[in-house]
Amino acid sequence: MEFKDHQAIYLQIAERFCENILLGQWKPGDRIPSVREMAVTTEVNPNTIMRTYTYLQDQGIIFNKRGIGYFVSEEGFDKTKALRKNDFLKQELPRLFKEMELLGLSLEDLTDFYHRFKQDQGHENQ
Amino acid sequence: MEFKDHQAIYLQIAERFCENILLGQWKPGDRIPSVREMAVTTEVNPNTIMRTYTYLQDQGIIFNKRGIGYFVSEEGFDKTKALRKNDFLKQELPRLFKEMELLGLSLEDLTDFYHRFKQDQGHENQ
Amino acid sequence: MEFKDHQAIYLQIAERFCENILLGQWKPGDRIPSVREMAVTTEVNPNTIMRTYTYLQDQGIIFNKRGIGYFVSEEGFDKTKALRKNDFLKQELPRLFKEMELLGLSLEDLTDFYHRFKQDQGHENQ
Amino acid sequence: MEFKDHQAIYLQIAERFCENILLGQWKPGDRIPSVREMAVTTEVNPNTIMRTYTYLQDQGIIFNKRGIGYFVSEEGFDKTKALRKNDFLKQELPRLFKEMELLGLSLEDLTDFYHRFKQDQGHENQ
DNA sequence: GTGGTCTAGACCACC
DNA sequence: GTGGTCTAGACCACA
Repeated sequence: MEFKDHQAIYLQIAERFCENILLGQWKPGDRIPSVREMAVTTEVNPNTIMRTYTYLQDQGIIFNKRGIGYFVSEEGFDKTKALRKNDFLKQELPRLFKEMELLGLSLEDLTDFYHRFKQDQGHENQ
Repeated sequence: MEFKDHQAIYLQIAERFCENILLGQWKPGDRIPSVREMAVTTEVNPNTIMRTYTYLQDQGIIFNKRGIGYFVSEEGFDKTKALRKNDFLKQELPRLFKEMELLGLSLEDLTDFYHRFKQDQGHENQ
Repeated sequence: MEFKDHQAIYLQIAERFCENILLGQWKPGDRIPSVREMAVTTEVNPNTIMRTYTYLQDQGIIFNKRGIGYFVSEEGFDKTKALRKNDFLKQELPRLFKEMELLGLSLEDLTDFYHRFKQDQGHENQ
Repeated sequence: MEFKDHQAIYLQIAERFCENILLGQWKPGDRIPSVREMAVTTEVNPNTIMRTYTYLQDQGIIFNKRGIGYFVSEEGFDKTKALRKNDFLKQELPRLFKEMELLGLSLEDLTDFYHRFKQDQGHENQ
């Protein structure tokens, strides 16, 4: 697996994990891969995976059954969605709008980009 | 000056510097504050400022006249804009649109948020 | 380790490092000594070594695996050779030939010097 | 006038000055431009020119008549030539030959480059 | 006055 | 253990 330089690896893994939950690939109650499995598939040190899981557990997204493994919690989906939505609205959007101003981009430009993005996505799926 | 925790101070200073260029507060050819001056006004160690300036010089945004100081390069404005615009279009926007999809947000939602943002800005300036 | 006065230490270390790559002592993929190790063996402050490594990384000669260390990049050898060869052909040689003209030296003189140099090298290795 | 970054400006001026002597443009006994004149033509701070002249005077290449100006000394040509020849043989050539070895270049390559250089010079003068 | 380099020592996040 | 950042303070060459 490939990672960006500017963010901690364990957080990048957590982020992808959350995306999988939002996409419905892991549902509440599902058992998720063990630390060791995950470490192998991501080619990352088990300690780093452990940190990801601890982090997700602290957020109430997964929980641990001792000796058995980690599972997506009942509220896992909702919590993930709430957290990311909040971050999106309070952090990302304002930053983005400010950046648009600096670059002199308008709402029209933004909607343009959106349509193009959607178009490109369509082409990829063909 | 105040700084966030999770990003290196020297980079935060560089970023604000670029924003000042984009806002036209420093124009190509202008001499920028000396390392020591900048260190005083930002309440940061001169070494850290030095690092910012070296970083900006590597990017071709500023250049040095020996014994005199640092100056905004002729292409400083264009380079800054190009760099940030490229990052915006190739990195930030795709991330944004993907995140919207994950959260189930539509283009209408986005324009809504934009108008609200603009409104809030207006209130601040009153 | 001993250093000249008129060139920055971190650059002198970088240069020797490149020579070691050209001599095949460090190959692409090899892990190089950690910052602290290198600092001890060269009797130089770790910050200075850090600067060397950052410099080499900017040139694409080495790269970093986080938490593990620095490695010679795949193109490390080729890049080093290309950089130095280019500098040699475009900078050093023309300067040399111009200097020869100024001093009134001919190609025969140059080949003479070369053979003497080779001879001296031979003596040293006996 | 343009200057390289890695060498002090006053030394670069001194070097060009010496080249002018070797090329016979300034002969022993000639009066050379005043500090102020030189400062204007080179677009450099007078202090820097002063430093160049002091440096050349220390080497016995030029001398000062108080209130009149600077002159090329009688031994100016010979001293310049001797100094540069010595530097060439003891410093530059060995460095160059070592670099050739690192890059895997032979004497044949060197003579090749020499002939090409001469050819290029011919074309320029046409 | 300007930048540039280096040291010493500290603290931190991450693997 | 790894790198990375920051501070404090010093020294230097250069313009």
